[in-house]
Amino acid sequence: MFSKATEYALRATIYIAQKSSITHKLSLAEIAAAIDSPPSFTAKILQLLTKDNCVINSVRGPNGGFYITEKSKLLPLKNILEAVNENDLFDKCILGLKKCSETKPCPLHFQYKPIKQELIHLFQTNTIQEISEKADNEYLFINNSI
Amino acid sequence: MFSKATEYALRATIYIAQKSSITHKLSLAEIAAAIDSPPSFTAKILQLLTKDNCVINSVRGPNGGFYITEKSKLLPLKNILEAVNENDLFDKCILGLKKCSETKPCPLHFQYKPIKQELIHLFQTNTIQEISEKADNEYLFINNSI
DNA sequence: ATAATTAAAGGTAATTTTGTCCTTAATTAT
DNA sequence: ATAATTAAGGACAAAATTACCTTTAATTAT
Ligand code: FES
Ligand code: FES
Repeated sequence: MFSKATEYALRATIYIAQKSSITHKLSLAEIAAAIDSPPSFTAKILQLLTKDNCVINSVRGPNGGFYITEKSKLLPLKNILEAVNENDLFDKCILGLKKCSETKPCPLHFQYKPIKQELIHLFQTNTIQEISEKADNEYLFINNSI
Repeated sequence: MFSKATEYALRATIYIAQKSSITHKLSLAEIAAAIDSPPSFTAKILQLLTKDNCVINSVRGPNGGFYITEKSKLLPLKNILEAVNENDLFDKCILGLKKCSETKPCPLHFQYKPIKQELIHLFQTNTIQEISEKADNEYLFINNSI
């Protein structure tokens, strides 16, 4: 479904939303450990999420790290996909045609369309905050711990 | 969603089901041209589909090529995914956890589950024949022609 | 039998994705 | 000021995917 980069981006953002605040920033090492991702690769992805502070924020130096603002927590998950450039999933044809279109549909288009709509809905309506709180309250998992 | 290999496999099989018969086999060149795919790569994928004649059949030599039996046309699209080893999509966690599980669900599991079920249903209930006839009758597209 | 045709099979190459490492810049604590 | 800490940024490396090419095997037509 998603690339590794996107999976790490989603898990990392959920973790940051669970654990960070402006006064308690999280280090790359902590985040990567918490979500079972390769630290160096995760660093690249966090950079994308930090770009223009569009999803998360960061500060360098001692006691620095990554955090998310209350305002950013209200963003839908879709913004995470946009930040890692995987937003186009929802425009793609399931059979790989260059354009998914109503006027030149593939043989699965009209059956796939409602499913795609539900996927879009899932990522557009759920905010980072909602999902991270749910994960917190219901003990849901964002790593492969035993 | 799918890999290129899977996209080509689906489009190729639909085309073969539309145009071939035991008396009229299709060459690799014709198939690749018809579905806008790289011929050499497509050859590898057709080999997978031909393995054990599980989805399509082939014969070498003059007037040889690829075709599909009436019996194989009754197989669901899911068999194509299995042939190219992309069947595991439907077991995967949307956040990339090693296992998608009810007992250790990720924060999106219960919202993603019904969508995944619809995807599975789509590929399990539609047969190759149904989709290829639909494509034929309704002039649906399996290439990027203008 | 021979030549022509076509897929099978294997190796190789290009590209993309994933992952690592090292240096630099920013910030903080001393 | 200096040293320590942490992310940013760039170069590099490994792995997977995608794509190509050449040889071989099978089949058919002559
Ligand atoms: S054209 Fe294939 S999914 Fe829309
Ligand atoms: S555990 Fe993530 S989708 Fe099921």
